[in-house]
Amino acid sequence: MLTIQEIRNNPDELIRRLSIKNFRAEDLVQKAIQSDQARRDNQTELDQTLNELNQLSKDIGRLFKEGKTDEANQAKDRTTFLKERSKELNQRAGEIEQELQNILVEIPNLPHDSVPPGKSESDNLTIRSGGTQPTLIDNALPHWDLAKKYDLIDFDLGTKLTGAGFPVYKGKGAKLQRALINFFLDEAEKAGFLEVQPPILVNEDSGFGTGQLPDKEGQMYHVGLDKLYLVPTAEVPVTNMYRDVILQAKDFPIKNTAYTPCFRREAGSYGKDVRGLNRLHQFDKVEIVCITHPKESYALLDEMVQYVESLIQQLNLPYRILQLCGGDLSFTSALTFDFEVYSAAQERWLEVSSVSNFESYQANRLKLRFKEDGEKKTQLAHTLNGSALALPRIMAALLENNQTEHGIEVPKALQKYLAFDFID
RNA sequence: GGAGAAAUGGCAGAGUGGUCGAAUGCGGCGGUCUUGAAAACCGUUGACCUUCACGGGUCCGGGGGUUCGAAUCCCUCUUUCUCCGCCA
Repeated sequence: MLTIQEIRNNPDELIRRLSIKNFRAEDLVQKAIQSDQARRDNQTELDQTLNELNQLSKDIGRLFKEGKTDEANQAKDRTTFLKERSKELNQRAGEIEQELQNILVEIPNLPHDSVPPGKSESDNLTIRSGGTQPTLIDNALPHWDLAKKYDLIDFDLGTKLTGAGFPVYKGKGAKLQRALINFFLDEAEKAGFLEVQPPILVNEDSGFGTGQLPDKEGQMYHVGLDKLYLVPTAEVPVTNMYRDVILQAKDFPIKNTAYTPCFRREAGSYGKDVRGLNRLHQFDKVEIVCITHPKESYALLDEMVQYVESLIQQLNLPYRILQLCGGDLSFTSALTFDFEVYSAAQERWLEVSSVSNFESYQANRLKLRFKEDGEKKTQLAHTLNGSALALPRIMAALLENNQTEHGIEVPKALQKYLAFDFID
């Protein structure tokens, strides 16, 4: 969330920038400022009351010691009143703070200056593209048919075990998954990311820290008995490692990578969007998560974009990189680049990665701060993350684009992870 | 799952009702000394809210209570450790 200082400092500019996201912030901003003023007035009075109370308590102790019982008892009467008052003020403080918090979490992050206006994904800017779209054989098959033909993925079996969107990978299909995970992790390590293996169930605090809670609760699987959530992305546990942490500027940049299965309820999805591997409830993903100095975060975003691009290039897939327009930008992001690969048999682009700079928006919720070397004051860090990469759609494109009359060719980059270079 | 013990600053560890935001040691930072370093010595060293500032307030695992006053007493939750049970 935004800090109240950001809102207070220049509300008109803030409202203007949020309009790029097609968000009308006037009312919320006004409410936030009012609420903040009330909070501070209340706090001032509370502090004064407590100050008098503390002073009085010390005096009482001293008076009793000196044997001045009457004076002490007199002072006690005053404390009764002050205690009552401080209790009221304290309760009010809690209420106002909650109220302010509720307002702040409803205000999205400010878009970066470069973000183009726009309503939907059709207004996204194509930054660049690469790779070549393959010329497919006659009677080329979509990946779900290929998966069946070569017995790589059994969607029906997954439905039997769990439900739709939980496929069973078999034989070379399973091995291909494993190869992709290893490939992505090894590449990340080469690029300077530290590999971590986080839990894939998280508590409420973590869900709140990265913003899945409270608003997107319905998108996560919930283990009610233990109040835990299955992670929708490794971003959640990995970013939350730094919740309530104060870093040193010299530690930057922090670059982590993690492989986890991801679980998403995907309520409301339907049709061709969910066919085959296009949208699953459980899928594998390698995520990259970075934390850095506000001055460095956009350079790091570029580095992350280049890194993700290099992965797709090595897999030899046709791709394009989009800069999201204001209307398509997520609630928490300041700037996002989406990566899409071309799935040749489906003849459609599939999103395989989304790389974002959240600036200090997440960090404020997380209380993720840092200190400049030698400085006392803490500041909010910048957080960034991206998929590198999500497996299912990569798999879909690989299967479709590399199909031949006799089977499916395995891209060179993956061959060292596999005992085969051809699927037939 | 059963029984017991514990949770204090970056770490270790005192503190059992007022003088405690908290002894002491280590670590960190600054200085003296030194050609330089080490040692020694001196000083300094948590976070948050509020204020232009002075200052004020909050925080001793979380929450609640007793009291004029709580790190200290009570309740509760969480976590950790030890023993037993179970177990990849």
